[in-house]
Amino acid sequence: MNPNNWNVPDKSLRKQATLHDVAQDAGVSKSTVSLVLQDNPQVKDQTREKVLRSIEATGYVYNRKAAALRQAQSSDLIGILVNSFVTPYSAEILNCFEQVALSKGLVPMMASNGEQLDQQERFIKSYMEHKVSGFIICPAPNTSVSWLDKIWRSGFPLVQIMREVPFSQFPAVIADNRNGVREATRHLISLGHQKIAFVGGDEAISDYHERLGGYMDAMSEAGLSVPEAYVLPISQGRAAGRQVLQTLLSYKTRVTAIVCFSDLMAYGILSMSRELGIEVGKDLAVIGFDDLADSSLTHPALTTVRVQPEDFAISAMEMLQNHIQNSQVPAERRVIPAKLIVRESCGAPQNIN
Amino acid sequence: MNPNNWNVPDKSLRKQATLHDVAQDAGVSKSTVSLVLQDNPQVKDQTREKVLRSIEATGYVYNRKAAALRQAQSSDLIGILVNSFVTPYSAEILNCFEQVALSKGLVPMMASNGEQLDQQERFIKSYMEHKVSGFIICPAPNTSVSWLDKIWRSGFPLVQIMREVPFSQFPAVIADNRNGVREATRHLISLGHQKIAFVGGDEAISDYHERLGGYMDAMSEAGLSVPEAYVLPISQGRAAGRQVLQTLLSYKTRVTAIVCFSDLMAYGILSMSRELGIEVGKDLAVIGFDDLADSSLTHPALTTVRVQPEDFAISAMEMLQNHIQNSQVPAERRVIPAKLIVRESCGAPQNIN
DNA sequence: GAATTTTACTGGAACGTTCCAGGTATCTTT
DNA sequence: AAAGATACCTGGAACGTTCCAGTAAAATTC
Repeated sequence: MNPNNWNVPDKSLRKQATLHDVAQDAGVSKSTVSLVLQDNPQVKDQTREKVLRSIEATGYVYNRKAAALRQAQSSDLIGILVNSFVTPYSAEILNCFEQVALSKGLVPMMASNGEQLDQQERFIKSYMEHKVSGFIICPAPNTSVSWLDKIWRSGFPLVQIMREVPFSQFPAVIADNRNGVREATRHLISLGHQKIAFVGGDEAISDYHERLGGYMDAMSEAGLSVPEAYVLPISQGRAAGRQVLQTLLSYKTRVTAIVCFSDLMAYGILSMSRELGIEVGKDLAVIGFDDLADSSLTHPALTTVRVQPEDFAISAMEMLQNHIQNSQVPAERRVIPAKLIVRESCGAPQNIN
Repeated sequence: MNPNNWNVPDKSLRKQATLHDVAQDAGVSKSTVSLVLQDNPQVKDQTREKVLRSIEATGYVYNRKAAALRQAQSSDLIGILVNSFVTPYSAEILNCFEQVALSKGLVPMMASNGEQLDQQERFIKSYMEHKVSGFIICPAPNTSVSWLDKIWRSGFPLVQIMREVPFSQFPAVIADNRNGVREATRHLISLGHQKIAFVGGDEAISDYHERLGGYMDAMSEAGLSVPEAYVLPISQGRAAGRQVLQTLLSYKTRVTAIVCFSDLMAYGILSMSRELGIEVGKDLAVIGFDDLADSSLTHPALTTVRVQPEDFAISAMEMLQNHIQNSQVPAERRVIPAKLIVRESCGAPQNIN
C-alpha cells in the first residue's frame, strides 16, 4: 500500500478510493473485492483478510450510487415527508420512523412540507431524482389526487400518514380521530358538561373533519345542541389556544368544557386560564389530542387522546415495503386506535392506566 | 380517475423511463435529451419542445445517481446530524437548515444520533456511502477526534454545530454559551440575588462546561461563593427540572434564583413551582437558555438567553460549502452571539426588545 | 494418471447519465 | 460556386459498481 497516496491532505487532488484501487492494493481483481464486500463465502479467508486490510488502508468508502445504478431500481432510501419539524407530534413521528428504518436497514430521507404545496413538490421531486424506493407522506393541505397519482405512476409507491387527500385511493395510515374525539366528548358529557366547544384544526385537512365528526356524534347522541359559535377552527398552536379562550369567554352563556384539536392548543388554553385566574379542572374542563410527552407534566395534567406514534411508523413502513416489493398488493387503509387518557384537566377522578 | 388503474400497472414489469427512452420517443439522440435537461441554449426551440413533450409522455424522472456517478464526486446531498428530533431547539435548528438548503438548491439528509455513538456511526457511514458532499454534525457525547478525523480523511468535510469534540480542530459553529450565561447570571446578581444555582446539562458535552463557566465567571466577579450543591448537572428535560427543584428546596439555606441549562428544564421548574405554590418571579427567579417559541407564552413568561437558530444554519452551511469547493480553506470556529431576553420569571422590570 | 468436480478467482458487459470530439446541414462570405 | 463559419445534433467513452460466464488450479474420483 502506497503510503503517500491516500493521506495527502489535499482533498481536491485526492480522489476517493474505488473498488479498483482497493483491488490493486490487495493484488486481486475488483470482482474479488466486490465479493468480499458482499460477504460471499466463496472467498478464501486469507484473501478476504488481505482485502479487508486494503480497504482499511485506502480509506475506501462503498459507493451506493454506483451499486444502485447497476442493481436496477433497488435503493435503501425511503422518502419521509411530514408537515413540520417543529410540531412536537410530528417530531415524535419522525423519531419513530427513524428507529423503524434503522431496524430494517433502510435509510430515511426526511423533510417537512411546512404545510406548503410548493415545498412539498420540491422535496418529492428531488427525492424521486435520488431514486428513493417509496414515500411516506403527510400531505400538505390542498394536495391533489392527480399529483399523488403522478408520483405513483412514475413508479414510486406511497403511503399517506395522519391525513389523507380526499377521494384518494392510496394506502393510508390514519389515527382513529373520530372515535378518539367522540370518547373524549362523551367523557365530558358524562361529567355533566353540556356547553362544550370544539376548537382548533384546519378545515383543509382531513383529520379536522374526522375529529369534528366525533365531537358532533357525541353531542348529538346526548341530545346537546351545538351553536355555531362552539366550533372554532383555527390553525393549531399555543398562541391560538390563548386567543380562542378569550373568544369563548366573551360569550354571554359561558362554555364549561373545551375539546381541543391538539394538545398544543390545550396548552395555550391552560396558560391563558392561569393568567385569567380560571382554574382548569374545576372552573373549566379542557381536553387535548396527541398526548405529547409534556402533557403529563402540565398543571393540571392534561386529559387527552393518545395515538401511539410508533404505530404510525410500524404500519406505514410495513405497508410501504409491501408495495415496494410487490406492486400488485391492494391499497389498504389502516386505522391506529385512539385512547382516552384521563388526567386532571377535566376534574374527573383520575383513572389508573 | 380509473378506479382500478392505479392498482394494476405492474411496476415490476414496467421499468422507469430513461434518457434513452425519451430520446427514442422524441426521435433524437440521448445526448440531445441531456442537453435539454441542462437547459443548453444550443438546442433548437422546436427540438427542445419535442423533447419536453416526450419527457412528459414517458413520465421520465431524472436519475441523479447516474449523473453524479459520471460527474465524479459532486452531489447535492448534505448530511445533517443532530442530537434529537424531539428536542425543540434541535427541531428549530433542523427547520432552519432545511430552509437554507432549499434556498441553495441542496438536499439535506437529516438524522438524529439519539446521543448515542453507535447510532451516530451508523448514519454517518450510510451517508458516506450515499456520497453526501459533507456533514453538519452535532456530535454525540464521547465522540472521538480520531473518528471525526477518519471521516475528514475519507474525503468528507464536516462542520460541528452546537457542541464540539474536545481538542478537535475541525470547523465549528458554537453558541456564545459562556457570555450568554454570564450575562444571565449577572442579571440575577444585579437584582440582588446571591444564592444562585446552576442546574442541568451533561458533563460529557462541551456546551455544559462553557455555560457553567459563564455562571462561575459572574459569581466570582461578584465575590459570591458557589457551594458544590449549587451546581446540579442532570440530563436536560422537563422532568429533570421538576426533580431538581425539589432537591434545591431541601437545602437548609434556600436558593433564591436558578440558572437553567435549557428552557426545557426551566419549564419543569415552573411547573413544579406552581404545584408547590411558589410564585416564580417573586419567590424564586428562574432563567432559561434557548428562547424556545413557547418561552414567551409560559406563565410567568420566561427570561432566557436567545441564540438564533438561523445563524447556526447559515454559518454552518456557508462554512461547509467553502470546504466542499476548496479543501485548502482553514478550519474556522464561529461563535453565534447569545442575547439575554428579559421577561417576567426573574421579577425584573421587563425590557422592551 | 486421466477425467471429473470443486474451489477460488477474474474479465467484461451493463446500469443511466455527462461531455468531448466530431459530423452534417445550412448560412455567409468571397 | 467554393470556402469558411455557424448552428445543431450525435456517437461513444467514462463514472464505480454487480454479476454472469468463464478459467485455472486444486482436490476428488475412478
